[in-house]
Amino acid sequence: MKEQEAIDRLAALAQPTRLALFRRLVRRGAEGMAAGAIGEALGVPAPTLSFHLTALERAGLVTSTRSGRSILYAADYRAMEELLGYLLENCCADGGCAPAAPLVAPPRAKKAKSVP
Amino acid sequence: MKEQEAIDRLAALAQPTRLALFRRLVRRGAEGMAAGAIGEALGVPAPTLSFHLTALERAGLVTSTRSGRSILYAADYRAMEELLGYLLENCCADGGCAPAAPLVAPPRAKKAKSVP
DNA sequence: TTCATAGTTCTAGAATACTAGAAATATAAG
DNA sequence: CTTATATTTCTAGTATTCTAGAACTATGAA
Repeated sequence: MKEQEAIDRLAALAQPTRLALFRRLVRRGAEGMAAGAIGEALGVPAPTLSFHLTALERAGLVTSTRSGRSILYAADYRAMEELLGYLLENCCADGGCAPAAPLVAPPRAKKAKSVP
Repeated sequence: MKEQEAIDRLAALAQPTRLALFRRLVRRGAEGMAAGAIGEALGVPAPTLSFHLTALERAGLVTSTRSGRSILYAADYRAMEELLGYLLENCCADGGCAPAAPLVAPPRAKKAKSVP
């Protein structure tokens, strides 16, 4: 992972609205959630919401897919893992702690349940 | 961990100079590194360096201890673990992935070698 | 079509953060 | 005490980000 990419992701998460958005999506799992539903749940006006969702997407932390009139957003776990790995790279190169390989298991899809 | 604390830490890391600083200290381990040495290694002017080290310390990501004329800075792994845990809290509450308890082992001190 | 719904883009004002020179402070050495 | 070194605080100019109203676009229903 390149430094700029890591900074983009950290900056994306370093903002109250976006952090809440992301965590909400993390909880939701692979199914994702419509923009409107997120905005309603968090009490964020539509333009502000769109601004932040776009930021998260540009940073690669969430993905979006249109479903009818709605747009479903979902957290991208892979991106998160990459970021965590980058942050702890060469951790204690002096010999302290182990590299702790795959920090987090990726979400196992629940029996390939298609989301229309 | 409180939301504001997480945001402070993410914001602290979401900046090129500070991210480089932190990663350098992560590599250094518990020994830490004098401010001047870091600044020289990264080519950052002293006032700028101080500004960023202070930001990292306020965020709880690094600790500082004076040693003679120098001030030694060191990464705080505990803080990092807390942050990672917060980011993935309730990961896939729908039932996907496991909580992945202690994401990273804390750095084992190398035989209690005191750093004056 | 025409209407309603779901989201996005445009916009500009308010707030916050970054940089680095100059000056100040603490420690140590002579 | 005087000087040198290590780092911090003060400062101001520049740049970036956040917010939300108004206007716009896309999809689906009647």
